[in-house]
Amino acid sequence: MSAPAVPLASTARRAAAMSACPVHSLRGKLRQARLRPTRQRIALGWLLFGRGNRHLTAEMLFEEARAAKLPVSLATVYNTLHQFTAAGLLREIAVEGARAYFDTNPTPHHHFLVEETGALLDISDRDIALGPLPLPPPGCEIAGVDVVVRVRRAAQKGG
Amino acid sequence: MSAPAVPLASTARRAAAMSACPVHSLRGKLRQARLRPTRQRIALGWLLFGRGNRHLTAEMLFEEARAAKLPVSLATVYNTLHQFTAAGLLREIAVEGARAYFDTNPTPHHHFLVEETGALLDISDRDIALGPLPLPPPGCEIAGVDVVVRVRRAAQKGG
DNA sequence: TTACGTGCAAATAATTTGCAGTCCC
DNA sequence: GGGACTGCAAATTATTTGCACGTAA
Repeated sequence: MSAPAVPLASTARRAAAMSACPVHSLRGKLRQARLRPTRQRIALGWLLFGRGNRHLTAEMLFEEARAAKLPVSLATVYNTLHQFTAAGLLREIAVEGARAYFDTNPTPHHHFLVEETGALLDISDRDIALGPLPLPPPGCEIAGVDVVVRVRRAAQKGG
Repeated sequence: MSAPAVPLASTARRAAAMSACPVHSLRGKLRQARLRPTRQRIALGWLLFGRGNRHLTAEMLFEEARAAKLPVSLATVYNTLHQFTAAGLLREIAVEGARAYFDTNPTPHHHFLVEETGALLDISDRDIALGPLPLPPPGCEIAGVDVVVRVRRAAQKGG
């Protein structure tokens, strides 16, 4: 219950305010995903979606939250990441090593993996072209394609 | 060309016998890889390479060894898999989940991942065509490309 | 108010490591 | 014989779970 000063225009005015406020648009995003916009989800969502596309592990996000003095536990970070992923707000990416990365860009695209650092970089969907996909095994349908291009620091010539 | 029946040719004859013996050819393979052909490596190599191309986790291989009454510890299985991988005899594949798969086919090729079972299936290198690879990030060179086509049991129509 | 979320710590799962004894060359 | 290899169990790392309490609707 809110008590706007101008009853008739309040809805429109509030909508305008909301679209300008990242926290409010985040609330809408969570609503759409049928996730209750709790304090922790908003805090983590802010970190995740507030700074462009990112690739984070649970631990990285936990550290950011800690640095930002946001009181969330590591377990909640894991839970929230998986809830967001199930809701389509994030994409989970498995690369070498035991760590799972979460990508704030859930649309289909692929990645560079820098072997030395473990960093992930987006490859725009337009920058890689798959030919026709092979026939899936009998009784199966294709659910998705993940391409990871492993790169390493080039041996600089002339050095 | 090796079928002399004269005593002098005993070395050649033994070589012929060796090439027919999987254990001996395995020893050669290990030699080439600069790995001492110990009992455990030969036992695990036999399981790995004796039955065509396979995709195994450390635990699967450990179970096979146990079933075959081959005395190896799980730690040795892990060590051996990584040594074989470093030597180029195996390829390590990271898919969703925390488990690492090891592929007895180290040549470049890609995989289907059956989501329900976690099984991996080879895609022949010829059955998938990548377009031109994107430009790697500055200062990096491309080390390899992994493609995982996720498939799931198709919803059977008409049923 | 009430069910859904959260925090904590313990549980689980996969993998690695340290070190004493074993085995290949 | 010497150094590489192995086995065991404990350590690490990544992640999940159970349960009492807090909070949004």
